[in-house]
Amino acid sequence: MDDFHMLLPSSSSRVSASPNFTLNMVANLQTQFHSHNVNGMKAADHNQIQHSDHPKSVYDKGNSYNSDENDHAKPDKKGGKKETNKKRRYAFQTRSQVDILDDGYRWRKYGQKIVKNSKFPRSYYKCTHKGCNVKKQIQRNSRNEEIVVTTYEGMHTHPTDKFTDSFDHIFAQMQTHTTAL
DNA sequence: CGTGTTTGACCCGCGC
DNA sequence: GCGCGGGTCAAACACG
Repeated sequence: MDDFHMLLPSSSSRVSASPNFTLNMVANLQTQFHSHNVNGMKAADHNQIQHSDHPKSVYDKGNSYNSDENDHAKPDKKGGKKETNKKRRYAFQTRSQVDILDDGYRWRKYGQKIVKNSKFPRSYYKCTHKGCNVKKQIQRNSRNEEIVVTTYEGMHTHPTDKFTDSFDHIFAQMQTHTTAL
């Protein structure tokens, strides 16, 4: 799997206190991870951190999720309008009371499904910005109702219409936290 | 009236 | 091939 999971430090994941800040962090994390080159992290526990085996980063290409990097592009047949290519996804586990977290972007919900090993439904969101095909899934962990798993797919090609936080000190805190896990 | 949500149907990959 | 599970579509609906 190309996902990695991360348990945010509880001090910064009190999204009830500052929801904008926490998810802005998530929004910036992809580029931050690329620039910091934290490919050496090993998944000590599958509940905590997982990351791709492919060290090369394809998520800095900027545009909508390309998939021809190391996945052969499926020839699009006329029946399927959506490409079913494998894309990089980034899952974050946050401790929150609410599912809907404002990360500064505008999301339109386009689906909700009951997944098999969870008693909570999974919600599917798309970024409403024109030409931005970023999606995210929000699912609450059934074993821990406090844990909300947010899975991002793709990268935003546009800035947030809201304020941009300074992210580095939180990221540094998060790095130490995750490498310690 | 524009924008976002709800929700059942549809699609598709995968395992049997 | 078929059924299941998961992802998406889209029409209806809600709300400012």
